[in-house]
Amino acid sequence: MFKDLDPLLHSQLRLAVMSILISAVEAEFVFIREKTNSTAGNLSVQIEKLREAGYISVEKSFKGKMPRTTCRITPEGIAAFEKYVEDLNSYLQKK
Amino acid sequence: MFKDLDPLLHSQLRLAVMSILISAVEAEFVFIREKTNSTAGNLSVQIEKLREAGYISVEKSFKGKMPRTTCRITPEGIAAFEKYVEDLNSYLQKK
DNA sequence: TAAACTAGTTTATAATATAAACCAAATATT
DNA sequence: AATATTTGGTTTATATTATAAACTAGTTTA
Repeated sequence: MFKDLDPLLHSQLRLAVMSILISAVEAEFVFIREKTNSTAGNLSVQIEKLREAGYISVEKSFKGKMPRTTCRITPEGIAAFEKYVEDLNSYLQKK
Repeated sequence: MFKDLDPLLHSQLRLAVMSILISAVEAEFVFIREKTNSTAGNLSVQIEKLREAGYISVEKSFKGKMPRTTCRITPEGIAAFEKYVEDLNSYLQKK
């Protein structure tokens, strides 16, 4: 009846990150922080969790002299997100 | 962009409880425990949280000699659930 | 009458989310 | 040119949350 929800995605901030990345080719750390209105510390931790899980890839480079962290969703990330959305539907049947 | 999700509903077990109650007039503790496949302890705690928040009402009675706990969703519970589902949609836009 | 079961609650622990504190380098200020 | 501030993060400490284990109170069964 109720599908188990991927605990990695059932988190407001991580879900927001995935939501951004699923509709963008890539996104920078600062952009994601602004869009999600999160603190850098929290975002850093959650991005690392998504990366560890293989849901996103993270690339570090420089924009001029300033550091830049770029995130991309992986095929596994896309699959996990789509499964999460589907599983969620088992909970959302309206009256 | 991303709406804040009601933390009381953004929990797998509590969301499942609300999902059951939104489509039933009432439901007994044991029924909910079976449907959600949860332990009694966990369910007891989560039901109390929903009750405290005013999202459900809880009535204790007897079925013969055995105790029975019956739950119902309240109008505030219905409103909160519907808002949660709507807010969730800000995260679920597909590619 | 003792063992096992029912229907829960309370409490201890594990997991999680979050922000505060920190770091290194770049840029702006006096 | 020194120093203050800002940028772009990471690490770590704390608060919150979820969850199951342990317990309670009573009932049914052997």
